[in-house]
Amino acid sequence: MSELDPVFDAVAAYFGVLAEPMRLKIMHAICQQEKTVGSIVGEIGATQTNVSRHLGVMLRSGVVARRKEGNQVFYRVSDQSMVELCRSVCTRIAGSIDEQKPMRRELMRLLPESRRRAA
Amino acid sequence: MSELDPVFDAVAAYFGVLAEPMRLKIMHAICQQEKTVGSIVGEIGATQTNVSRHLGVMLRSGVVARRKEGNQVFYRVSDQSMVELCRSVCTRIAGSIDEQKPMRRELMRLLPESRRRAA
DNA sequence: TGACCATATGCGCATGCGATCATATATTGT
DNA sequence: ACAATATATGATCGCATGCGCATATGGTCA
Repeated sequence: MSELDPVFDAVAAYFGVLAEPMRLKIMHAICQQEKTVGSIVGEIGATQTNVSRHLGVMLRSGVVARRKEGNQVFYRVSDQSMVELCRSVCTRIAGSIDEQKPMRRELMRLLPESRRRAA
Repeated sequence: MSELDPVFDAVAAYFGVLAEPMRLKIMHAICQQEKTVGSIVGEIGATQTNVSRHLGVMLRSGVVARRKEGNQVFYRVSDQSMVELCRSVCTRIAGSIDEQKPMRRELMRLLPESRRRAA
């Protein structure tokens, strides 16, 4: 209806990149320094296929950038504001978890059981 | 693996609330003043069922709050930091769209004061 | 060349989620 | 009591997406 719709779509897509635990893990792994796919895989304990797929999503949405060096590919965060966004939310939510505030429980309700990980 | 996993899950769920265009529309509709479900429906041109469902999601994740008054239910944003998040992202994303097409006045509601200008 | 490594991708499966219809529930007014 | 209005919810459909297996692609080295 509105001509604002493309904006909402774009913003939703932007948040959608951050709406996956695995992608947040990857962000966490490379937000300080660039790393190869293999080292990311080793660090977060996921399959190479899955990490590569998520990196592809993040690459196409402009969140990360690639650099090939011989056999390997280094990924780094290219959108620093994305990291700031994560940091502020992580800080707030991690604090909520420590205080066992209701917000965390409600948020967990939104996360399907199959995608939760043991505490 | 890590004890940070629950945090990533919670943060992903948090971003997931914002990762839907329809929910952003609703946020946009009520971020300044509380509104009834019916008026939200009329404003964004969606079905009553759909708006009610999304409001339910936002309610359970603590983003909005309800207030019943007679026959109707007023919803308002209860997590102001969520609005701030939207604004900061809208600033970046709408800004890039802005380079081609001037921003519309209605978008200002979700945009920070600093970016506002006459339509 | 061929063997070996690192990364990407086609395929299929399972699941999550948004949208819709019909209906339920709650409240108001006659 | 009944009808009308406002909101919520169960059932369902279709689509998108995360995941893993197997394999392709591209690079290095003997």
